[in-house]
Amino acid sequence: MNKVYIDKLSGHVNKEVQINGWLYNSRSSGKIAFLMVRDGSGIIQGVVSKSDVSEEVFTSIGDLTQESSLSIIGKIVEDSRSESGYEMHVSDIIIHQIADEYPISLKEHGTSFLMDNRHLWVRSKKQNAILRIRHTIIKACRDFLDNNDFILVDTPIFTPTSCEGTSNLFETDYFGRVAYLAQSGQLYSEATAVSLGRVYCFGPTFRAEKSKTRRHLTEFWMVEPEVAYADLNDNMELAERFVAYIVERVLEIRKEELKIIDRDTSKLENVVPPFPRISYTDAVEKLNSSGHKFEWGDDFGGEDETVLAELFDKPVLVHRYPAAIKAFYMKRDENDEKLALGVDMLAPEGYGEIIGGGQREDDYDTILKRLKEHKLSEKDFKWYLDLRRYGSVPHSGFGMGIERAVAWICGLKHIRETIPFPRTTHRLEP
RNA sequence: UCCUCGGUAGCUCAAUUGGCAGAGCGAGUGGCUGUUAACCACUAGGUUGGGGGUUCAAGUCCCUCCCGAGGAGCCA
Repeated sequence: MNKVYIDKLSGHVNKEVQINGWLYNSRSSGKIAFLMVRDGSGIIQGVVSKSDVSEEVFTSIGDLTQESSLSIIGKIVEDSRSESGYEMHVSDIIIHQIADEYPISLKEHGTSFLMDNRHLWVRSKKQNAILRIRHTIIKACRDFLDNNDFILVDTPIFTPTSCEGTSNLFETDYFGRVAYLAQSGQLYSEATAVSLGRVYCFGPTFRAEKSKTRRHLTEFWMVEPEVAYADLNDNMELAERFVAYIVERVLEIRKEELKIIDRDTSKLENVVPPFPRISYTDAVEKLNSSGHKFEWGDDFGGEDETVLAELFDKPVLVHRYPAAIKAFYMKRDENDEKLALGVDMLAPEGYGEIIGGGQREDDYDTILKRLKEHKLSEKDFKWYLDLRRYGSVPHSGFGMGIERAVAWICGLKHIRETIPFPRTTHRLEP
């Protein structure tokens, strides 16, 4: 028997095939039964008429529970009465396992309950669609960078020191020494960028901050390109081409999935370069003149970011932040030493910062001074300082949080639905 | 860590001033040949998050602990 996936059914109309899947829902009316079967690629309605199957098979339908694993065999036909336009006239059913009473019904559930059952929740239509879009976003990140001659260089997860010396990191015992789970691969990418010119790392990142908001996870994935001989402007140009490409790919490949999750795509279609660019100082002015009080020198909070982003209809690049609120490795603006050549990209619709990056300090004496100002150990950063001793060049890069990008592109209220098994302050299971 | 809100059947929720613990869905049984979260009838299902207190009487009021959600700070 020809085994097919549901998303490939159009090539099998009027043919006898086998579909392997799970029972999504069923309805029966005495002498006819409708089995909604999902196989991961889609959902098909199997129509079982009592007169078309053996009595044994028809009786067995009564035993089927939601999420029971089964194969249905029969002829694929076009029928407008089926939601997908296709249905199967079932001639035989193979039952693999009768599922226990399934906790997730097709009715409403609370998030807490769904999160406790995340291992099952991923089977549902919307979660399935989100995971497909996430896949496409990740693939688009890789495709864009690969097609632009970036080399993927993985960076370590165990690190001896914190990258920026600011965030709380997860500590772990490393054969009697303390090691930290990486909060960024950037410092290492700065080393490999000098080897390979254009590089990126793509991996999990860990932050031990007890953040309790819809934008935070303790474990998340980040893609971080780093380019030698690139200044802040090159960096901003790269960031906007990168994000525009990702959105374009999702709109192209995941139309169906965006429909399933009710995403208004008109706002995504707008995401085409060039993106607006605005300095931190101008942004502060705009906030104040729009009636939102903000003091120069403070970092933007979630609310400030939302107000700012709402002034534009596409992602906005905010650059040249006060150096005092940025990491030690940021290069200062030669026109104003108070400013750092950093850039953040704020997504529209209140999704906040999806990209953070900038030009790195490349002068040995200056970065040594910054290390001391931030009370970081020169010894710990010896290898990093070496990069400024042997062939130092202007270089820049940024990091994009995958889950924040997924939340924005999918229009999700909460970041926890963007990753298969979210890790938050209060959740380590499942 | 701080602020706010919440925890009642497997799930989603109701329960008037402190006065008999309820519904829908799911589950079980029966019915129905075109259903679209199918429908109709019946049945089972409860230590109201834990502990303590006030009261003739507590899901409801008080204390305390636990768990969760939203927000702040921090950040992608």
